[in-house]
Amino acid sequence: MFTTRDEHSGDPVYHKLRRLIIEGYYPPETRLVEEKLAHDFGVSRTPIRQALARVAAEGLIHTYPNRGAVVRSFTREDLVQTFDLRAVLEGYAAQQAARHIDQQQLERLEQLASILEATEERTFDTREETVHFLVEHNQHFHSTIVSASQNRRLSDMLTVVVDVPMQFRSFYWYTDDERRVSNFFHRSILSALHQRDGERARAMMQEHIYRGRDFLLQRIDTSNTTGSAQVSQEIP
Amino acid sequence: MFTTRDEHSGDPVYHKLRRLIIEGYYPPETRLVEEKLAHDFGVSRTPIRQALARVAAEGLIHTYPNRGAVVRSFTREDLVQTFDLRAVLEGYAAQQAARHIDQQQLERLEQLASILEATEERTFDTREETVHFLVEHNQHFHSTIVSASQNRRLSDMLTVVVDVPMQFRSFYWYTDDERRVSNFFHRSILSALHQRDGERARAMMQEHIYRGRDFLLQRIDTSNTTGSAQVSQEIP
DNA sequence: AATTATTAAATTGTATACAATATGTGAGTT
DNA sequence: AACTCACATATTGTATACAATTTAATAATT
Repeated sequence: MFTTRDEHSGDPVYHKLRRLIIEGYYPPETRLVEEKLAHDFGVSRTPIRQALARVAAEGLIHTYPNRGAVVRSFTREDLVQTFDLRAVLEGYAAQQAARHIDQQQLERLEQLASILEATEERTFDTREETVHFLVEHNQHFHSTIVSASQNRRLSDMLTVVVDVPMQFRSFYWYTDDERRVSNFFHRSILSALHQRDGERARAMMQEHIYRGRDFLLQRIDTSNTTGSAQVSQEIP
Repeated sequence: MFTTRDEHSGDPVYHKLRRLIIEGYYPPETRLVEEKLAHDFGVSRTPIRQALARVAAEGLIHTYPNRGAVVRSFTREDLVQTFDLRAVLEGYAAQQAARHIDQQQLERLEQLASILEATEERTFDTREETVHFLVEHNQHFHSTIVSASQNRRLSDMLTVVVDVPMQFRSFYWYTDDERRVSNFFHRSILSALHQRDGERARAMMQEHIYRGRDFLLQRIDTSNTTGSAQVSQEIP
């Protein structure tokens, strides 16, 4: 009895809405009118409201009683706080992973690190394709470590904290330098995990994320003179 | 435009359901049938479903597609993981609070610490009353520090992580010894915050929470011989 | 012309009816 | 007695209708 868990299957409307927000189809500050969404999705308002409640609980949108929902926008400070939180959580995940990770997971990490390194000399047709490829494999690398931490609640929290700034996907990875630094830390983390050195794994993971944060901020600052004003999701 | 935020006001059904689960009125493993809840709450199924979605997102219940929801139960391991996560997050909150806390908040903490200390020699009518009083003021102490960290997302996560094991409120604080240890750490944290020593505040907060965790586990282990089996919410 | 009051439109919140799915029961078969 | 299938029941998922609330548009007043 009760074999299928909720997290994975079910509610295609929720997943679609979530994806569209994260990918920037509904940009920050967009008002999400239920009937319009219902029309767009080809369903009635009922499942839409259900999905909105879940998305709101994740913090992707803000809801105001009797006044509807808007896609959340990020100030520079919001982004800093989110990344710092991610550093703390994922650092802890790496630390715990050092204790629990198994051989198969280590091998997968090796493989992913190699793939990402190989991409340094590889060129894709479009820049977007490159970003997509890198985000994909990078996420896989991180989620492997998180799942190796064997803390379910931690995993749930991280999916939220990691996915939210994905609205800024377009800002990720341009320079080869950034990729090299990123790959360097992947190897450092992997080495620490091999040695079962939790403290080192934590430190390297945190630094890795701080670097990512700073690259992103740097790019935002140079493309947006107002600094602390809200940030849009367009490519500079 | 858009003055009222969602987090505070709105959806009394959600808040009521949440409270009833946390306080143990609906014990773990209870099936939450929508129509029954609708009848109990005196509303239709529509707002009930809405509330269930939010509560599910917080992790208080599990939902199974087409099969409904059950109140989440905790294994011993679940509790350990939740407390460890809380230690990490709240430790970070204390660290950040050392940078941002203002005079007024420090005074409030002083006051709360004093109140809790004074309770060492005070006796209430019922044991339940005592627990309620202590939980209340202790939560206030912690939430003050969390809000002083000035990280909104962190606050949101902590309300989830802190509230969830509240199903075990009945297990909290019996011995005077535990209270003394708890008060000792409150003073240590406060001292670190006064000195703006983030690292020390973090360390003391983490240790404080680990002690709380161990007290709780000890009590569970002595009242439940099966150890890793699921834990009910009754008083031992 | 600016401000307030009134009314209309748009949108969310709730209740109800029905469809889809899962669970339970009992007859029939081996 | 154990198993399978059909049917009845219970419960969730969705659509629709209407009530409540907010937002806007318009008229009235100073």
